[in-house]
Amino acid sequence: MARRYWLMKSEPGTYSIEDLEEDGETHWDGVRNYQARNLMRDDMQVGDGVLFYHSNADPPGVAGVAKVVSKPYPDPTQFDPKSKYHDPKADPAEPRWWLVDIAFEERFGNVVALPELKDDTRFDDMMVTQRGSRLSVQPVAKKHFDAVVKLGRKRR
DNA sequence: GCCAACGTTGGC
DNA sequence: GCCAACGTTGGC
Repeated sequence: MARRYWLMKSEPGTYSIEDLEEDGETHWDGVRNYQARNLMRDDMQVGDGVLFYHSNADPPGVAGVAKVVSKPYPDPTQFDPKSKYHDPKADPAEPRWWLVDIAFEERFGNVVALPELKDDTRFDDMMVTQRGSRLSVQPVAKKHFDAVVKLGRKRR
């Protein structure tokens, strides 16, 4: 199976690319959206590329690159009453929420800002540039992944 | 199964 | 802080 590419959103105030750089890797817990869950659970594989996106940031945009380093497994926070991600309806026999681990790969010298992506016609058909695109885990085409990485590495 | 009410996301 | 877009919940 060929390598796939993803974009994963995080608010830098909660967890930033700097945090990931420091930690080396992290559990992508707390996803509570079924579409995002399905993508992680059903379609992610070890080695996949991840654009790490800062949402609710100034400016919002892709801050760096990570990669998937685990198979999907049940998000333990759903069963933890003390967690803010606790889901009282989650059943350990049939977990509702899944996650993967991701590892730091690189931090861009400059964030590839959302307005830049919107201004560049190459990204017209990228999910994150669409109006009202709230999904926190999105599939990304290889051409978009490669072009964003190129922009992120470019010195400006 | 419809849909109004409500909650959340996230750009601006 | 506003609010449009969207997802979820729950009454019926």
